Amino acid sequence: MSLETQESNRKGRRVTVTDVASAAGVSRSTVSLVLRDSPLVKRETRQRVEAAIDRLGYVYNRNAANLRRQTSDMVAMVINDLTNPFFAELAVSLGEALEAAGYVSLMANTGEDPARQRRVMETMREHDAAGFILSPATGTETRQVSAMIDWSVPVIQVMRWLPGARLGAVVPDYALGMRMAAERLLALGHRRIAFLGGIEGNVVTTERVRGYRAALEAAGIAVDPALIVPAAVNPGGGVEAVRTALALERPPTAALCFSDVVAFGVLDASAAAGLRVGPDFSVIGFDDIAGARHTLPPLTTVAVYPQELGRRSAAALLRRIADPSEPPQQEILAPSLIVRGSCGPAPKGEGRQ
Amino acid sequence: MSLETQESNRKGRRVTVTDVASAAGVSRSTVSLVLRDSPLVKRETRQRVEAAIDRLGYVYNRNAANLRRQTSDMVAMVINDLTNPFFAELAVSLGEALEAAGYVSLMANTGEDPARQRRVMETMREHDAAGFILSPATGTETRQVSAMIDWSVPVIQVMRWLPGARLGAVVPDYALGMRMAAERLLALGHRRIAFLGGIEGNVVTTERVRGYRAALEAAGIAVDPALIVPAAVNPGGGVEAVRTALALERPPTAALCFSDVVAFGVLDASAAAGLRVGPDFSVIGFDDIAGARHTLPPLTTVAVYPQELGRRSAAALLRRIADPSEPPQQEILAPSLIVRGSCGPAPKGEGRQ
DNA sequence: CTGGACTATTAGAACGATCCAATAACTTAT
DNA sequence: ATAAGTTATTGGATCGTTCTAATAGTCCAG
Repeated sequence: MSLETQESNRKGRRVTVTDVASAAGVSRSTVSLVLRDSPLVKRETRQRVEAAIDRLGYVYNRNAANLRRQTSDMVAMVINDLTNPFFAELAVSLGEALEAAGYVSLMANTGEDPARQRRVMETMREHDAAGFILSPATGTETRQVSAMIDWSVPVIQVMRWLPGARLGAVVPDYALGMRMAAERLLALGHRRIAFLGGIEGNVVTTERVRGYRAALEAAGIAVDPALIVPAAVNPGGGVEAVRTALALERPPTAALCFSDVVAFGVLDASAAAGLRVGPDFSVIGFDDIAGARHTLPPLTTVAVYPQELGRRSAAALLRRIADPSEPPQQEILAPSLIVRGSCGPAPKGEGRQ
Repeated sequence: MSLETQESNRKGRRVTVTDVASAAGVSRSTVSLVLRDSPLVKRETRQRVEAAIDRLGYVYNRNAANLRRQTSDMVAMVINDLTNPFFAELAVSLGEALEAAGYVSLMANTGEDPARQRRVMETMREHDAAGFILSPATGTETRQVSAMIDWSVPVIQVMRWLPGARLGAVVPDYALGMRMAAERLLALGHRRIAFLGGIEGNVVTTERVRGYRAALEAAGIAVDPALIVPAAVNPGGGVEAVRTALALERPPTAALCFSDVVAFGVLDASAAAGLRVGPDFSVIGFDDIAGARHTLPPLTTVAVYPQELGRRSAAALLRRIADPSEPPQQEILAPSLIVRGSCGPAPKGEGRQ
């Protein structure tokens, strides 16, 4: 009989509630009630229906159900760069939280391409996504995403945000994190501290630089613009930036890096330049990705807890789906400084100016 | 009028083809033809309909269309561990290829949990996924996934495979990769070579060990079981495994690691044990993840090209969706050895036994 | 001016579920 | 015995689209 069923599956169309109903000798409505285990159905009837479901190999069709019920159990995740381990971890924790709430995730990596981002968001909207979690691609115009407010689809931004968009956001306090890192270096006696990497104009870069500036200014140190060296957010950018900084007339004794991956390049290039990282040159990263503890020396960095960011942004989205009238909120999470071995006291003779 | 539209969106229900039709003074059918730009529609009519679409802010409903057409434009990606940068890269390339073919990706991370894997696959099937790309969680029973053949849903396994499942697969040639790595060490004069990390019983581990054994045997060296040290596939496992190996009466002079992340731990622990990796102790990883070139020394490893695996498996799935009768194939991709700085000649006095 | 070959449009029945109001089958109360 | 109240079940309309077959309308040939 199993074979027969299989046979009929193959040649015929898919098994539907109607098939189950006639096999169990009840109406479609009753089968539907059983599927959503309503207490209205008599125990005996339920068993008969369940037997038919097994026998026929019936598969529930959520798309049809969602269409009729005017609901959606899909959430869209649109991430700028999943190959960055930090975002990967974020995505995983997001997926977990959404899954626990009964949602299934439509996911897309935009690779920092705003045009592609636009396309995938359009498609996902056509798939009737109940809401979006968005880590916007660099270069996204606020206008493009703001349009989604008019679509009346909830959107929560995570990690990054579009200035002026009236959308919820869950982000780390980048300025505070950088400030903590800078203060650590200041406490070690460093006075010439570089800021390496990051794209100029990008909100996240602006925020991080702001924290750096704030710490220096609070310590009564003038910010030397030459020590702020923007560069691509990858090891190559780090290499380039640290070379530029070390070639200055008065080179830095320490560097804050835009992120850990930038720091990787900085570590490599510093060592290649003959500097021992720690004793000769101090380096701090940002993100605390898994690799950060395995560099030589292990990288001091700022942790921003992607799992927590994922949970919080999932929760925020679910709240907005439940009550779309609730005004958009911004949650700002405090980071923490993870001290490892890549920092040391400022070398003598250069400590004080 | 834009405001008015928005207003009506908010209070009323969603805008449908019917609304567009009456706004444009045509029938639903005509609107439908316009949406799929059929050449049957007169140019003037098309323009009128398109104007109405813009004016009303109509959004196409793919779920409804798929229901009616008995098709699906969603593909399910079920991955064991997205936080592993290797799999993240794979997922990204898969997503790209599927997107290019007009599919949207349902994605789930199973975190190596077969029960969770089962749940998400069930849900995705209820969403009418056209096919699955599966990197099975460790511990998955072949039986569970084989059931999907009866569902007649195409499944392509990637990176890992379930022995005995009659399903397509796209995987690297692990045995060959390990063999190449081992041969490199043999050429450098090493005779006591350890194999560190990997879960015993796991197909992938078995394959990698097989390559290791094959190389040693071809060189006429007996395999010492004590030198094969299974351990968790993370840096901690590497630390543990190399400690065990170095504590042997006759310790190894070189190690093949199950993967790069295992190798990270091995590098740390070797350095901590006072060994200079390269001159004193040779280490080779597997995967060539991004971090591998930034270790100290840079890690010699086996590259298996996740982007290529992603493209190939996406293509394989699309082929099977197009023609489900085609018998399942297995594609096995050759890896290559990436030589960096973590290997050196066998130390004198220990080279020959 | 009837028939055939077009072109452009359309009504109505699907797709697979759920919702609503109605009904049937039983109790229980009066 | 009838009304009222439960409990369990059901037919039919509906969600937003597409498909099929039919219908107008136009043009030309015979």
